[in-house]
Amino acid sequence: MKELLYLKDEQIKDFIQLLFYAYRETFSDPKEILAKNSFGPAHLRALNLIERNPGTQLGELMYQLKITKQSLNRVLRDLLKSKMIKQIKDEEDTRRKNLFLDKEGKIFFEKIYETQKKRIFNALKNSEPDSVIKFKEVLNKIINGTK
Amino acid sequence: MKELLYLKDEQIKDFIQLLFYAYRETFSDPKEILAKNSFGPAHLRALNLIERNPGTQLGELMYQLKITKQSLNRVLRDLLKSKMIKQIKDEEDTRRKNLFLDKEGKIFFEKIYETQKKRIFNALKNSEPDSVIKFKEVLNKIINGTK
DNA sequence: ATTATTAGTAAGTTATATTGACTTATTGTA
DNA sequence: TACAATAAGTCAATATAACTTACTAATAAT
Repeated sequence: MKELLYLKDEQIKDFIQLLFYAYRETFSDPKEILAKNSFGPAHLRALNLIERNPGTQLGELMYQLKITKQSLNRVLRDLLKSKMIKQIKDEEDTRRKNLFLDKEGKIFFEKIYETQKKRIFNALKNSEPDSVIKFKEVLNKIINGTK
Repeated sequence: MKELLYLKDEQIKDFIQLLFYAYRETFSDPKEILAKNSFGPAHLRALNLIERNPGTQLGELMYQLKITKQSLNRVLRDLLKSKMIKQIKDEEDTRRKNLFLDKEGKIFFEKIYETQKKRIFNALKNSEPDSVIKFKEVLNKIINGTK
């Protein structure tokens, strides 16, 4: 293993802490808006994923969120009841139900997103395009655990 | 506001998702080791902070973790009972109790850290020093919410 | 026709957090 | 010195979000 002197344990331990804070702050921003509808962080995580992947299905959400069907069901039931999301049967396999943001859900999500956007946008706006690309690369490498 | 064409909503929404995954994966790595001692993610967060800030106090942990004293107390009680951490009265203000990893705690933390280190190290090792520095800068900006 | 898959539900449990109301010890101050 | 403020700790009740186990129903694939 190469000696990467700038990559000491202290540095890496710092990154672990920074990741914790960055995640927590970003996902705390929409707390008040969510609370008005009696939603919590679990609802936010589901909404985020459905917005990013329109037409996704229950099984896919389970996999992405790493939670069980029973746990996810509570959240989806809440979101369906308040018309934030809608289910549309898949045409090719009618067992599957594709999930989309409903009209009201799109408006609601934009409100949520505005609070999160500020934080990320302000962090990135003074960075060069190159830094943003590299930041994304590193995040992806952390997630995928490339050896 | 300048038109930063590379900083579109789609890009920012991606970052929000990436932050979620990066945090979750990094903090999932030590799950099995923690479970052996009946510890959960809350214990890990406390251990991480105490290791990074030896001598920190209850009030400081409450502030950093954004949880209540009652909630933190359960976690600290568990960690004290199993000799992972120790409390030493502050000499200047004996109301305060400084928190440190105990001998066993240091060994335990190293085991935990090894699992987290792999992920971060592998993500950073192929990056240039400059990228690592910029990555850290962006994370700090996200946390501190610089306008 | 049988098996596998996808979605959904129910009951009971656990972990983590909350609020509110206290106690105890110590420090700082009027 | 008496009093208020601070730091730590506890007890009780509650809420949220997750879990396991065990089912049902509809549809698809073999």
